[in-house]
Amino acid sequence: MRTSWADAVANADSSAAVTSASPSNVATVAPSPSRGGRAAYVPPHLRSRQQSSESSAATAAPAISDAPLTRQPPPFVAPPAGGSRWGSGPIRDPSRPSARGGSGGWNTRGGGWDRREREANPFAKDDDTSEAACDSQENSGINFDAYEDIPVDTSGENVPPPVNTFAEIDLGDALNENIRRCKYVKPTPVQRHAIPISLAGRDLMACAQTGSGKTAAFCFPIISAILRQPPGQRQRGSRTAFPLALILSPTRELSVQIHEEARKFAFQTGVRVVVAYGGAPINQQLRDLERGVDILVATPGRLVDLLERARVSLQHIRYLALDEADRMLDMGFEPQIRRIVEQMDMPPRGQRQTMLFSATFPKEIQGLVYGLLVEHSIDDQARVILNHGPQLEGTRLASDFLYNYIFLAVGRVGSSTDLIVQRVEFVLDSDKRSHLMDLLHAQRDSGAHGKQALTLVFVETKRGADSLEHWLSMNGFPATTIHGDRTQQEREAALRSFKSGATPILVATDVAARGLDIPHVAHVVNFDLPNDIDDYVHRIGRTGRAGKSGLATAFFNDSNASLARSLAELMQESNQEVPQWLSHYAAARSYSSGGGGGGRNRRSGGARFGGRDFRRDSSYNRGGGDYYNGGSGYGGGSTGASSAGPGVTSAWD
DNA sequence: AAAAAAT
Repeated sequence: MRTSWADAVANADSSAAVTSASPSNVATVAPSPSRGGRAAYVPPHLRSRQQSSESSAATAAPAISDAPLTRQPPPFVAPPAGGSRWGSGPIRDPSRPSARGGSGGWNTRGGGWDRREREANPFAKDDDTSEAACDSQENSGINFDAYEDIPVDTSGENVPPPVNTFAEIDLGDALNENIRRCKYVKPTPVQRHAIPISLAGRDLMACAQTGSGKTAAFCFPIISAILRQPPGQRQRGSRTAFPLALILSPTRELSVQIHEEARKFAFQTGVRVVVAYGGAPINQQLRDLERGVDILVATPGRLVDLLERARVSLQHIRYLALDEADRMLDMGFEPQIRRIVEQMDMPPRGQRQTMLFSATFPKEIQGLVYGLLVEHSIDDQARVILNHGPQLEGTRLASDFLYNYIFLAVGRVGSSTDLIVQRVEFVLDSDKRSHLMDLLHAQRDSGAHGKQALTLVFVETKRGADSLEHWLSMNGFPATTIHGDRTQQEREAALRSFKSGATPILVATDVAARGLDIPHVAHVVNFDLPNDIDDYVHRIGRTGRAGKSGLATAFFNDSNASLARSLAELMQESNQEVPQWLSHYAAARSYSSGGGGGGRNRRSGGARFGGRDFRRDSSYNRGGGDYYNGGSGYGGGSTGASSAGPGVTSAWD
């Protein structure tokens, strides 16, 4: 008790006016917000502060009314010449200490004595590694040919047209310079469409294939918009940070990665990006926040902690981005996300701009729930029904968070690219290890210089990851592992070691399935297949990135029978060779899991795909009785929705 | 049944 974080806060705060910080106080349950009156809601941790005349809450309010949030792009306000942070220059902006680099330990010292240090160059890391040339080539060498003829589906009111070049969009000089530094020559398809939509101030639900540049698609417009409409005066001495943008992601490593990218995009713009995630000492993160934050990248748990400590307030949030949005709104995360988005002090939808991004978007999460298609405009009415339906507890509606949004699908949602060669092999559990060994041997023999190409091996359990890693290491294959039972230091060290090639085999649970951009992964092995085809899509998407090719091998046996049908269909759609035995499995399964049959796996069959905006579904107008009508699999997702028909193949199919 | 996410 003595060493609880609450005590630590109390001890650390020299101010006499510190909020009472007993655990019971912070654990206060927020009153349930009424839908209309959210603006008046003051979270418990801010209430006592309002009495102080210099209170953060009190000074914060005018800043918002000075810069009313609008649905239109604000008038352009040029950033102060020469400089940043609205007048003071980048030199004064204390940088993050040069990051936890190769040392492997936490950088807890922080560098408080070095406050005038120049903003650390986020591009420096690229340049001082031997792989710099390689990386540069890679960035400039994005295989845009692979991006030709992609079916693109947009819907919603007044969809802004796509752009063909970055130059067409006025992102501002500083951002353009960073785009040049990143060696991005032209926007990827998702960027071409999403950036103008976002710059127009519209909410967005965007689906695009793995490795197609989603991070930049939501970061560029956020940074650009912040530059155009800088925040009002910052209160000095406040211990509460008021970020303007919040980017949430489902894993810590993904947050770290988004932060690293966002720092590059925001370099010397004066826009400050901070990351906060669990498993790491909170003190450095608190210091970073205290120095000021415009864009906060976070995992949900740590953010809730920071909100409870009143070290972060969401009152000034203008932009909210959920990366891997379907995952964020899935069962495990949804309550936390709802709490952050709906029950703290974030402006409600319509008063902020919200963007959801993912490579997969099950219709359930788009908003099709148990046959009821719910659009936000009729939402309140429908919600009454939903909330009173006994089986409808825990419904997840992405549209809860969106206002008059635009739906964007680049490529067929949830499909994989045929740049990835997918193989499925029937392997009994007892044979998996030796089979993996065979693959690794063959790979090593055929590889250049007898070196092991980077191979990412997915297993089902954390224990299984450890034991396979141990076995591989014992058998002469340098391997490491990443999973949720390892310390955060170990996790990050494992990722570094894998990226550098020191341990060219990484055994991972699903913690590494989504979003991680690891260059040069040649081979993804699904040692244990996931139960959910969407997870499969994300896993194999760790290879074949930026238009490059890759290989994915899956070990299939009886225990994966429930995946057979969706796997076979996915492979067929991606122009992969489907083994006959797999088709048999698929056929044998289809009577029980397909159509309107079992429904045990809510993602089975046609309901999985959000290849199109559910608002356009014809059943939307039929009152929602026949919701399994798309159950014939992929057909439901392609009924004239794409600019290319269902039979048309492309690199993005 | 498992994984992830706060301490």
